[in-house]
Amino acid sequence: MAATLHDVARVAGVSFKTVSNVINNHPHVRDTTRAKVEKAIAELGYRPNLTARSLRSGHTGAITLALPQLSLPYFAELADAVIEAAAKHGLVVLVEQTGADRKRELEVMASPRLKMSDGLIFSPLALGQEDAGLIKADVPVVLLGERIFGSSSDHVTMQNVTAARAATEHLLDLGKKRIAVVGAHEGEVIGSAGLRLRGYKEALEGRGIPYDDGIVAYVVDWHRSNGAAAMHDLLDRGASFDAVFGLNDTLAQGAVRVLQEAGYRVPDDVAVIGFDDLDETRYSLPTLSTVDPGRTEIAETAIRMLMERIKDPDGMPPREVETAFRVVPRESTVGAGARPT
Amino acid sequence: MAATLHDVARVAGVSFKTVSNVINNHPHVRDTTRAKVEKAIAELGYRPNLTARSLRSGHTGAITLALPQLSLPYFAELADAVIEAAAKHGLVVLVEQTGADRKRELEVMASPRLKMSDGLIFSPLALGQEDAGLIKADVPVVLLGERIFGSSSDHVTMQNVTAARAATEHLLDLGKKRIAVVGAHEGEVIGSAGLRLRGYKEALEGRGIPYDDGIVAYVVDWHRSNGAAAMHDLLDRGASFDAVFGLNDTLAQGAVRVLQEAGYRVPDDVAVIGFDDLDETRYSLPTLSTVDPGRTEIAETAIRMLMERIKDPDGMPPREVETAFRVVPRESTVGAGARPT
DNA sequence: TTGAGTCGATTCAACGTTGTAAAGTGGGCG
DNA sequence: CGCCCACTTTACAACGTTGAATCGACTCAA
Repeated sequence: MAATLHDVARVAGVSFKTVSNVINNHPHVRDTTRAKVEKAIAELGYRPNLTARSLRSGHTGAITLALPQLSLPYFAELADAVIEAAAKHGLVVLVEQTGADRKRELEVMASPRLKMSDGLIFSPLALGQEDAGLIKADVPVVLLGERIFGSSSDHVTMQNVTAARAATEHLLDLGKKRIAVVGAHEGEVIGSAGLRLRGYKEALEGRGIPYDDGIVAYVVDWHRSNGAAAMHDLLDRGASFDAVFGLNDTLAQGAVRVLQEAGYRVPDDVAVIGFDDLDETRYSLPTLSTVDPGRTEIAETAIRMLMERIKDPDGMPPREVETAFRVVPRESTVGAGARPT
Repeated sequence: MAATLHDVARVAGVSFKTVSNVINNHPHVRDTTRAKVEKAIAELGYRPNLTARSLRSGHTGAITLALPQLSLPYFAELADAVIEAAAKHGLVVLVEQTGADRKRELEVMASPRLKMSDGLIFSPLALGQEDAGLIKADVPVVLLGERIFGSSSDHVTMQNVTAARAATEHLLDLGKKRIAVVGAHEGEVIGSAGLRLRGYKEALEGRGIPYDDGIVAYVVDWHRSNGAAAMHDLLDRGASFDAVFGLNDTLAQGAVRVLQEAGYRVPDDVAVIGFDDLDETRYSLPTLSTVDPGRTEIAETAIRMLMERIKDPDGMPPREVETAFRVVPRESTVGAGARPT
């Protein structure tokens, strides 16, 4: 149906290669010829066939973004940032959901579909450090997140430890002494939970405050309901604390809800800070203090690294980039007088 | 670099077409030959080149999903549903963000990139009824949403009027008499705001309650901050009401926040219902009553219609489907005793 | 024994594009 | 006046795959 170079050529009365030259604005085309061809293109509504172009050129102009699930706000905002960053470079984004399922995460890298794109930005949630050797695909990969370090791929990650330390110090600076943690993962060392907990411990240590496992609540998943359950758990066992560090915003929001239900005022009785700077934290009641982990920078860095890798796959050893973070104080720690951020 | 049919053929000692036959499990291949070929495939780690296959076959196995922005929770959840529905049929999804910008919405349909996919699922937010004639692309289109009716494309939409009427009736059934509306759009007739407001009016009419524009708050955008501002506005002008219909969940959440700040108890003083059944409505304080507009059904129907259209573009006249909805009563209308839904 | 028919494998062309090489135009200069 | 070179256009091959057509060998029935 669609017009091809040949159709345009026939109408313009030139060879199809001349039409191709016009489209790729090849230098040596006479103006009159160019005009003729352009007229024919307009007349037929010709569109280049990108599939054919891809076959010929060996690249597609698309990248794949694999993440657990878009209905998790963190990943939705990450995808937003990645798509915008990609669009700036004329790249289009194919989104795959893994559902945080180990099998599907491995499939994403193995699937021939991946070759419909030039590279993969991969945010795993089921794979862990022991799988570092499995991070490999037919196309260049940029790894996101904090589950796997030292793979043979480029890697963009936030400064979990330092940022968590800063979040904790923010609470300490407000005079809080007993800071509960919501969302730790049993026995985890790396991974968001493990690293952020380490940052928390470092902050305490820096101020000479002993670590108390009695005010650390463990969860399995990082949904709001888990944050709520964890806070219920803390309250039920009579833990005493004057602040809460939610290891992500969703957990923190669940915790805030339970605190409010239980009659505590946030931040006067208990200050709460989260982590991720989700859009919605700006609108909750109270607005939630949090850490902006540099999402835009993560997306832009990942795209830039991926493009470099696509151009020159083995041009350099695997790189590891940490993005800048920023503590965002809002009402849940500094109260209603805070200037909105 | 990557192995091709020819490479496999050379290793297996057969013609490249035989390899192709094995891969497409063509009936007439001797078992011993098949085995030889499969061994060679495994040995070389051969992966079919999908780009070449697409060029030859004329279809790509991908579809495009164009929506305003993934950081808006409604669209993130819609994208999640569409990607899952597509995956069930082996389709992969390319996500384009339009930023609700008229120019970009038109570009999506005109872009040659669109041909990297077999069809488009399009959820416009800037285009309106007057643009119905512009809904046209090089590939089949399924339109989502309530901004444009009667275009020449298939269309999946929720039952805005009926569902909004049901939401309003839910409030009326609880004995509420003065139901404020948050999020109306000035002068809008179709579009989510216009249709839902119509449903609201129909519900009032059905019960013989006069419509009072004094308790209808108009907004420009549907963000949480607009819901908050609208509620401030209502309170400031001394409007009296015992319930609120937020025309979507985000607005409703903003309104709830302001009501709580102002000292009203939800639902005892003011009951609030939203619209969309966002995941997060299950976790807010109080949990938010809402309307589930049938998101999964929307996604699955859109995929099914698109696949039918791809197979047979002109096989039938444009279709219009409305999905089933469901009022979801939660704490913000029926109180804490409510069974969670 | 031969012709028809089936099975198994191969050859060839085509999808629509771009890179390479070559061919066809001029014009300027010796 | 002819030759060289720069400019412009063209012919051809190739990217990796699949469908159509073909071909050889073998089986089975007449």
